[in-house]
Amino acid sequence: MSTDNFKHDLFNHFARIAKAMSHGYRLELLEFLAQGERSVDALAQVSGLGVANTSQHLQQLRQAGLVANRKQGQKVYYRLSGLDVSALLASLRKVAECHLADVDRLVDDYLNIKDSLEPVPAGELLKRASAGLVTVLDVRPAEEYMSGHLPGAINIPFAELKKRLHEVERDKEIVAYCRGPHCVFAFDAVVKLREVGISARRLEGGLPEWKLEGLPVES
Amino acid sequence: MSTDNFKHDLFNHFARIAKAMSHGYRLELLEFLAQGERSVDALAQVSGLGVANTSQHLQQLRQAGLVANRKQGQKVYYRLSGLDVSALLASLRKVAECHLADVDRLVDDYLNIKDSLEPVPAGELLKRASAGLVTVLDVRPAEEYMSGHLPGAINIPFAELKKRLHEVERDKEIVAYCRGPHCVFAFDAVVKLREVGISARRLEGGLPEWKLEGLPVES
DNA sequence: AGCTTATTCAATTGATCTATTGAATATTAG
DNA sequence: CTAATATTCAATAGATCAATTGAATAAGCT
Repeated sequence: MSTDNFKHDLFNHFARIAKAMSHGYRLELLEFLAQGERSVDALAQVSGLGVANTSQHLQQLRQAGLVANRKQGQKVYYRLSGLDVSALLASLRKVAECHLADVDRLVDDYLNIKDSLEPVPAGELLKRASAGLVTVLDVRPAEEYMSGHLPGAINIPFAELKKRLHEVERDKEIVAYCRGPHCVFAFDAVVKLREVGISARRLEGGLPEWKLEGLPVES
Repeated sequence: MSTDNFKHDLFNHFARIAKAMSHGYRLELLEFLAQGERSVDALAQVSGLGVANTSQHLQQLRQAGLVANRKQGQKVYYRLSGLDVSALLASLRKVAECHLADVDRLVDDYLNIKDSLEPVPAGELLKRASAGLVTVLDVRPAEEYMSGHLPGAINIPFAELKKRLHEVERDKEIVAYCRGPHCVFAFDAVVKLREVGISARRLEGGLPEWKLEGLPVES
């Protein structure tokens, strides 16, 4: 039947997208790209695999329509092809959290402090930050900060936090954020700040989620 | 580094879910399950593959946490494990529509009448239906209707529409719906109704999308 | 208990996917 | 023009996945 063929084709196309996401490494690339544009070799470095391999994975993502690229000079920059891809990733994460007991356990084991670090919802942060009540702290690597960050956020990469503690105002509350809900930088930063007596919380989600809500981004 | 291992594990878990969805057949099963609970052999029949094969695919979906099952008597009934799974499917569809040109073409080729059949948004339908202004028509198979349908909807499976045309009121507008945005029953029903001079439109999306918006369902 | 139905398990074969390697292409710098 | 850098292409071997088949389990029926 022609209707059946149509359905079949359609589902195969959907499956192609899911297949592109069905590999841990490619998901890692996607999350990284959710931060902003990246060159192939930046992606290869950050994920620790060979360049050729990275390139091939990126091409699979591109064929599935999840990422797009542009060539500038000798470099090729990849990016997510739209906010809906971020939304899809978020959906996937949500399902994982709700229905894969293993993921819960993994996250809880690693971040057993989770519950004690009440996250600040995006909307609340926006209000309090524009009223000057909090310091917004971006703990991602400097390069990621450069390519886009929350309005008014200061950047101290997590690795440098210890020696640059003096840069933060001790009497304002600090709200830290990093890449996303499973990025551990923000958690660890909050723990570290509290250890030295600074009041700190973390942003619920991270930059991609912030963008998803349509909130403003500075660069 | 322990953080890297954590991330790696996490992404592998996410990938497991995507992998479960990376097969046209399994996606078809999922969409079918989005309508409600189904037994293994109902699923096997509707998708046209062997029972053993179906069972194995269902188990993959279950291991990924996308579906759950319960045994009643000698039958095993599978269902989606939550609304978030519907949301994930919707996300996937959306990405496909936005970024896979092939899908657009496929849908447009098949449903070249698409634009001329203005869909009715869910919210609007709810208002107009409760005011008694429209007849809501469910064109899915009777068994799917039985397991849940829009409030006040009448059921005439598409296959029987031709001979049961007399059952619909000719002077009220009809809004038809079926399984989802890519299910062709509603399109075809609207075309058929218009051919005989009955004013008809289709619901935007289908039953799963209706549920997703938290709107009421009758059974 | 024996028979039927519904589902799952186990094993096989062919197909597809992944990482690696080394070569090929394209762009910039000298 | 030549060398260097960034990316892609092509080919390979090992791993994983899918459809089929027939047997095994489990619940209800007579």
